[in-house]
Amino acid sequence: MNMTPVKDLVECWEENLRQNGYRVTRTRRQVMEIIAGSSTALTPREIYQLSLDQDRSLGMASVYRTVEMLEELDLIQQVHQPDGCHGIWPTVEGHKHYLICNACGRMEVVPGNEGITEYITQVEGQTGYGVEGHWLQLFGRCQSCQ
Amino acid sequence: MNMTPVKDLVECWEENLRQNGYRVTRTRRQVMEIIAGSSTALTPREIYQLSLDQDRSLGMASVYRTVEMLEELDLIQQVHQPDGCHGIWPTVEGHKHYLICNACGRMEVVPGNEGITEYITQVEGQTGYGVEGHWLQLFGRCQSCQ
DNA sequence: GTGCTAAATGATAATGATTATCAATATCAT
DNA sequence: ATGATATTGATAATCATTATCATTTAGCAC
Repeated sequence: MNMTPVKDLVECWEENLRQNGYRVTRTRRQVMEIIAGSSTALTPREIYQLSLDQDRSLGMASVYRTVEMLEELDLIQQVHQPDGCHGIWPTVEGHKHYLICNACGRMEVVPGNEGITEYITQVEGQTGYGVEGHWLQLFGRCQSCQ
Repeated sequence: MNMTPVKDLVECWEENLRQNGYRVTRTRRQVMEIIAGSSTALTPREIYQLSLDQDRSLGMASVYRTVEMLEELDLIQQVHQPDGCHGIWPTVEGHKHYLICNACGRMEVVPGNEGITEYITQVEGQTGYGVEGHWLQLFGRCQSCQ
């Protein structure tokens, strides 16, 4: 596993914060690193728990505040799962779908395809709805959990 | 709009309760009628609020308990939405997808299709995951909200 | 229908998650 | 380095959900 992507992502987020008038603080960096470095969608509580292993632990309120800010900047988003709602995950460019391992929670992002687009057009014709967006999430088992 | 489907659904649920050793009480009937009669996915709080308009209002705890029971019997399920998670909706036979109006919250159920199945097979090949299930939810505007 | 017994109810307390408050601290432009 | 101000963390307040328990009710036996 290459660590560079995590560092790049955090630096990109920091730049985004500065451009939007937010200060880049130690607390925010810590939250961003934990989110960017995770292979599963985390809850605020999990982010807090993970911070306990580090030099300085975070305040619960700061975790919520930072998550809220990152969400407003569209740098992260909430992913819904059958059990715990509200897992936090970095936003990806373009429209993507989530693939989640039922056993270990690992999450992958997979691109959409034509079949889905056709299906949506078909639904629009049948129902009279104008479809503006969609969620597709796949649940299963990753290679190491099979 | 024909009212019969709601009545039928509630009777079917009552039968299901009896067969599973649960008593059919006034409280449970009230909760079931509210859920079955709604065109939007409700939260426990909304079910409670709606009961205030009736002869006898429900206890909040009973709403939670009844919802939990209906979920265990697989008669209802939780539908996740971008804002409020955990809307409650009757379970439908077979695998279906949800179509939700962003404006009024009205929900429809639409059948799946081949395109989705093909897409999933393709993802399995690309990622090595074994896909066991999926969620597809479409968001847009119903005819009357356009 | 009457009475019995266990299940179910509703009021309320307890817990857990999220948000608001505020004095102390840290960031960043100067 | 200094100062103005955004941010932090501790804590209190709020809201959602779950547990407790005395009272009530459904369903069964008669």
